Amino acid sequence: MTHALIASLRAAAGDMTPALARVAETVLAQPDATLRQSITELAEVSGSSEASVMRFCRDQGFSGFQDFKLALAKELATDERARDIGSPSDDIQRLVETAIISLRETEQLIVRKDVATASRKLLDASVVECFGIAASAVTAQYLAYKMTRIGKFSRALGDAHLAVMAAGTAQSGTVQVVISSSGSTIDAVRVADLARSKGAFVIGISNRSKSPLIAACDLALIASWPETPLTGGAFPSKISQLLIVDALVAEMTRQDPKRLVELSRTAEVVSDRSF
Amino acid sequence: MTHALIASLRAAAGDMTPALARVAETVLAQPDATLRQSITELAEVSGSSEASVMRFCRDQGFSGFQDFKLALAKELATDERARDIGSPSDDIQRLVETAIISLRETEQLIVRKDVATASRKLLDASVVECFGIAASAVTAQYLAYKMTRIGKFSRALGDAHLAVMAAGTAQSGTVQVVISSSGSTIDAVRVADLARSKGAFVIGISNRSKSPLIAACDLALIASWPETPLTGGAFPSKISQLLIVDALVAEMTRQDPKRLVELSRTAEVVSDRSF
DNA sequence: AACGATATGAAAAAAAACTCCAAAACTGAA
DNA sequence: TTCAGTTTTGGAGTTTTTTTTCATATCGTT
Repeated sequence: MTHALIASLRAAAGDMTPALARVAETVLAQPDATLRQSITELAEVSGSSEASVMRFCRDQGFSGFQDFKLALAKELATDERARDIGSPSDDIQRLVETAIISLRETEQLIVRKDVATASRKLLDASVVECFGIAASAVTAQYLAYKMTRIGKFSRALGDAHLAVMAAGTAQSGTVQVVISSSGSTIDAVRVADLARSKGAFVIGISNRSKSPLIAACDLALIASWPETPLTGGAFPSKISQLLIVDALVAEMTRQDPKRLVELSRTAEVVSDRSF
Repeated sequence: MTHALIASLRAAAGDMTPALARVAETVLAQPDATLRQSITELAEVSGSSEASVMRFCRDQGFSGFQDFKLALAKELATDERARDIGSPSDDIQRLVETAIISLRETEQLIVRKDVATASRKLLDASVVECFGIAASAVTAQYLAYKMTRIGKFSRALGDAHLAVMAAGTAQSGTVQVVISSSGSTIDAVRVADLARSKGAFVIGISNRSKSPLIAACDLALIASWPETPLTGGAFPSKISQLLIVDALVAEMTRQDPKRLVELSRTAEVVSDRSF
């Protein structure tokens, strides 16, 4: 919560403008070196300008470069333990270790207040639609399933056309959850825009904080963007999304404890389908 | 080590010259306030001069005021950290920690040889069917998606009746993957039995090693069964299943590296669906 | 009191941080 | 394609902060 600087930086880096992205990469590559640099030096090393570094700091929510460096110093001071662990001897171990880092980062990225707000909206919704395509369809399905388990009807839409149609009929009581790892999937943004224009409350779940999807949402929940972006990062980013889903569901049962009763009731209903 | 700076400062404060001692006292009284002050402000507040503050920093072994502030920030951060650890962790933190344990356990449970065998079978299969119901449907869908990504066609069946029908038409080249967390779901076992009787190779994924499903399979892959069985355990056991799926897919690309080419090709195909 | 050594702060100099603005790059529409 | 409007960007200037310099004050010793 307090020490989410590096993680949120990585989540934001992807959708920054070129100059800002260069600054972000430079900082991420050598965070400790940044501490010893002046704004002029960092501008030079990253191939941008002082003004861009300044903008970078502001965008991250700091009052200026000084403020940013102070926060970074704090982060690095506590971060020393996270660096040692991990002797990745085989593929699966490596997968597990990156997944763990990603989960921890996501835990820090999750804004508790936003989870509470989102949960409230979901509980109060007359209709809940979950949309995700490709890999994100899995997350959407998981959310819909979990909500059904606590007696809150919702459906997952894995088809872009269906989702667009559904979004088109959204009303003010509708909550539309849109999931996209990159946050740049055209269909996802379209669904978000459309649902919002119809008066629905739109919750975005993504691994990128600065993305078209997030810009189009009423509320955004960000999962960690793992260091290894290609194949190796798919699993960590996926389970980080699922963590957010579970956080939402946990919060919903906390806000409305009688949902736990629903949970055991749904368990009863399916018990005759087991040995 | 933890309080190196503050401690040595307090120790040194006694026999400093008056002006420097005032600076030291001011810093010790409000270390966190110092972080937000400029050298001029600190000089003013401590009733000394900028030059004295400068000398103070140098005497402590720092190159200047900035350097001192950075070190102080780190020190205070570790303090905050220590306080955080003592405080009761919230729901999300607890979720993450149990998930981590579960992932590590699953990594231990995964029999590498079985993963290799299963991957071989999947690669050689003429048809791959993935079946999972309720929460396990998510895992099935994830597996089907990932296999499609590496150019190996497979489909997920989330409907028990459809799955039974599909299993009934299985042949010797068919690989049937059946997922059930408890391993006791009637429909899952039925699908496994039926597919096997038709000559299919049946791979079971479950969180229970001694279960009807596992007994009915040719090969079993076991994910960890977390201690907390109710709500708290659902998330860990789910992502442990996904870990197994990713382990399978990683092994498949290892055995058949040209699959990686397929991966980037599928990425290209969908790239025009992004901004 | 005179001397030398140390301590101190005012002010100048240097550096760093921050702001502003016009040029460049990019966007989408005609 | 051109063109208008927007966004992005870095240069140049301004302000603030840090650092150095140096003259003066202070103190202990003889």
